[in-house]
Amino acid sequence: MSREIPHIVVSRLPIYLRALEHALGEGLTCISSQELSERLGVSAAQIRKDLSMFGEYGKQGRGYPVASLAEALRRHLHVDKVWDVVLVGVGDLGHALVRYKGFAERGFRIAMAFDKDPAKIGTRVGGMLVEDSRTLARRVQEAGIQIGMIATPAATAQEVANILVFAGVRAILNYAPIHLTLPEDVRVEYLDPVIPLQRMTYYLG
Amino acid sequence: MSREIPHIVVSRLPIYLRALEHALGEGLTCISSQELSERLGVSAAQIRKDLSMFGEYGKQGRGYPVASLAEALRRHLHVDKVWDVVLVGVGDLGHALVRYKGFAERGFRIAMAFDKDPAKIGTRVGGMLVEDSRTLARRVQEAGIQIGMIATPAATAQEVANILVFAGVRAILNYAPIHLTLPEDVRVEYLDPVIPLQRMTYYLG
DNA sequence: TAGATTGTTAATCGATTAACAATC
DNA sequence: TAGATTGTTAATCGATTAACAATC
Repeated sequence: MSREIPHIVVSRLPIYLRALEHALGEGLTCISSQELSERLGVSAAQIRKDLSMFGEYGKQGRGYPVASLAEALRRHLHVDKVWDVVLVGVGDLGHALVRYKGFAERGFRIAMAFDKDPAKIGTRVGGMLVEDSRTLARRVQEAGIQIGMIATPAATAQEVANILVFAGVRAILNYAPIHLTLPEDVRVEYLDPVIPLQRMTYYLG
Repeated sequence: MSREIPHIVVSRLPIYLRALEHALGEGLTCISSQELSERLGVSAAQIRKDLSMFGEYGKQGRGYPVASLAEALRRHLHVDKVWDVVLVGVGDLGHALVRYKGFAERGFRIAMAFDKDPAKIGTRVGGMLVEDSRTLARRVQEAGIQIGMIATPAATAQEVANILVFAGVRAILNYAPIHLTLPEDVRVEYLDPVIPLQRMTYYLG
């Protein structure tokens, strides 16, 4: 119930929220830390400790009210509103991202998409106009967009990231298989699919 | 230099490997823990400590030989061979995954793809035949495939995972936005893109 | 050789767990 | 009320960092 929550705690909140939303879909009104624990593989003690950093949401003997806890988590995560996102790179992956329904359902709207390939610029992907990368900085700045998704090849990802940050973006989801070096007040998350695969093959004979 | 490496150390190896492969592409033959640290945002001490758990690869005064360290990491991660992977779910995301070049380049081959939509079964995606989900267990078992990628909607992901495990799969990369409950000797990694976005919005006003 | 960087130890730091009084 | 479960404390556990002798 204080400020400066450790990042590792913050990083678990979206997992809790997702589980709560599923529970809500099943019609549950109350859920214990024990039940949540079984559903997501985090210990009950840890769940209680994490949640207690944000307030006293539980009721002894009953557990946590699903709907209002989900609401509270959405508020803490700032996903109680819709965020506009800019997508850079409209290859196969970019296509899939534009079409992915899960973003809109959970608070994110791809508002603009950019590519530098003249063959793609001006075309439409799932109703979305593909714009010229050369106008990226200006357009993002004017729209005040704070979140970027990079789905370009690795070779151009750092350059794109620099432009996004210059344009005011403060959080980047990077699908390119490369580490980005950016000012420390810019958040970056990585989604190179090969990394988790290699993390698993370590354990396979 | 002993057995039982902590998972947190294992989880960093693919990151090191990726950085080494980039360095190799730049023609570097030797790289210090300091230089690696700057390239990937892990402290130099940590890099040295992690690597020392696998052997003495460095040379005092010079650093680590890029090519042979990369080779050693590939060996430890078991990616010095090509792994066959089965994909379940050939929607937009599945399409993108089939076409993604990065898998083959880094040791993974999507060998089979399945869907349960009759309209998709029998069609080809990027040269790959989409097979009927009902034959999933048999086909995977016969081929001896050990790695699965789930790109189905959340509602069917657990069921698909159960079938994969039954068929002998021991590692699952799950794109569906749901936690999978599986035997503890099965490795699971999650790639729900909304989770990292929500981890970042916490820090945005 | 002189300078640089490793591998490793000990110290620090932080995260997780176990346990239980409080209380719904 | 009786049973269940929270919020929190203290103890444990594990990971990171700082520092430096060894050595290329």
